[in-house]
Amino acid sequence: MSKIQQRSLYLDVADRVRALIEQGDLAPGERISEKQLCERFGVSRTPLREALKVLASEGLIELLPNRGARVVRLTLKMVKDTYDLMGALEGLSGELACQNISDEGIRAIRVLHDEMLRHYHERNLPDYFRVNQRIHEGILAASANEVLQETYSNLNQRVKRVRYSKKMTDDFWRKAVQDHEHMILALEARDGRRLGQILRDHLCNKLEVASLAGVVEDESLLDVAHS
Amino acid sequence: MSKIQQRSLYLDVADRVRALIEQGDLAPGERISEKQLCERFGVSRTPLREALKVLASEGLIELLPNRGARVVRLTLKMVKDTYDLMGALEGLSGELACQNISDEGIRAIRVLHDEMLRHYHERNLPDYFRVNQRIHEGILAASANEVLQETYSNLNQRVKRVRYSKKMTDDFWRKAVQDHEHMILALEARDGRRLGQILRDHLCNKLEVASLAGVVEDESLLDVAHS
DNA sequence: TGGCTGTATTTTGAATTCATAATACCTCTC
DNA sequence: GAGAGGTATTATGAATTCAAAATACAGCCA
Repeated sequence: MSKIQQRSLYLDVADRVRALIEQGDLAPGERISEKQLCERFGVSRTPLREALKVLASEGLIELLPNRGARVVRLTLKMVKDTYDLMGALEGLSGELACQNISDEGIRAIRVLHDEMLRHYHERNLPDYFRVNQRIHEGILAASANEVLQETYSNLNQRVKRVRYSKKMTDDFWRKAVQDHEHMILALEARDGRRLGQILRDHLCNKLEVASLAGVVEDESLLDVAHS
Repeated sequence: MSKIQQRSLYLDVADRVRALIEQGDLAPGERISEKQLCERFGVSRTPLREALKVLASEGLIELLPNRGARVVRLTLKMVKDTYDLMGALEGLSGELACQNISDEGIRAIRVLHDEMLRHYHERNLPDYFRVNQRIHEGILAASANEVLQETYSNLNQRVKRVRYSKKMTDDFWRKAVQDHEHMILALEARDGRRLGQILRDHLCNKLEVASLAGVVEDESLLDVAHS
């Protein structure tokens, strides 16, 4: 028995373009040729163009009337602004999680937390990042607010390609872990206000922004952008 | 000399459909016929369908594969979740506004605040609402965070058609004004943390949700929704 | 009469075609 | 040889066409 419900073509195309952007196969500022992508995906221009419209409304690309599309170049300010926003959303997710999460849910987060600590003590950065991310995702899921999750996911998508720059000073790392210690305690106490506060201020965001100074070239994107 | 740069057709169509939804000309749950809208707008299906894709990604309509589109029916939970989110965003806007707003900006908000107070004392609800909204917009603008503004605007668009239900008990109203008194003081003191906290908890949100019990029919939308 | 099956119609999904704006290139002039 | 102007080419915007799925409807049978 095969799958009955077929996803629309434009959704698949949108996913594939998103992946290309995320992986850097389509560089920031790069002009997107419709024909080229059509041939690459083996679809006609109609679904491709529909996909581009969606991606534009998601903020991943920008459409220039009569001149096609190009991948959005992230400015440092855009990334900073987006992180501020994501911080606020994480804060909310913490508050809501404390209201809605089950006791088992808390225990599951605690398990992840302890695992993360082990990776920290072993100075295993990749695994630390991975588990760290799962903790934040877990809290987000526990918020039981789908609009929040969807919004967060969209914002995250926008900055994914510059995230996880892997630079982490000992000092920052120590403070991040300390934040997490306070977080798990607040969660276990179901102190939403406190967890929210911690998450909003969680220096991951600020840290990442700081470390981006080298990754994103501030306003240098304007050299291509004067449309 | 006429306008040179012409907006894309699909953008105009999207705006017009948004307006139809907001005004209630397209009812929640109502099936959207492509042909009908094409004739109404005098465009072909291509730009209309592109517009529908965008509106779907904005959360205003939903696309059912091979069965067209329909206006999203808001559940009470969706509205509640959205308001929670908007509260968090307003909180952030307050924090940022305190960092970025100019002294003139603060004075401008103070003027609006005093005007709002007058409307309150005269029990002029429509003008109160109007000025109230301008205050919140002013703070949002002062945040100088475009991603935030854009995100807020999208969420607001989703719930616009059920907002401003005009029901306001004296008690709620008094508390709302009281919140605003604290807000303007926090702003003038540039106390971002406090202003953020007030805005997050500002009972407008909770109030509106409460008053919605009659406007949005809780889960009754499911009668159409089992796709 | 009520329900089911098969056909006709309508509607959506996607490709193609046509029109127009932008770009590239070539020539002509200075 | 450099730059301006004009034509050819290419790419995009939008309409149309074709294909496939869903819906409506009619006839059939119990």
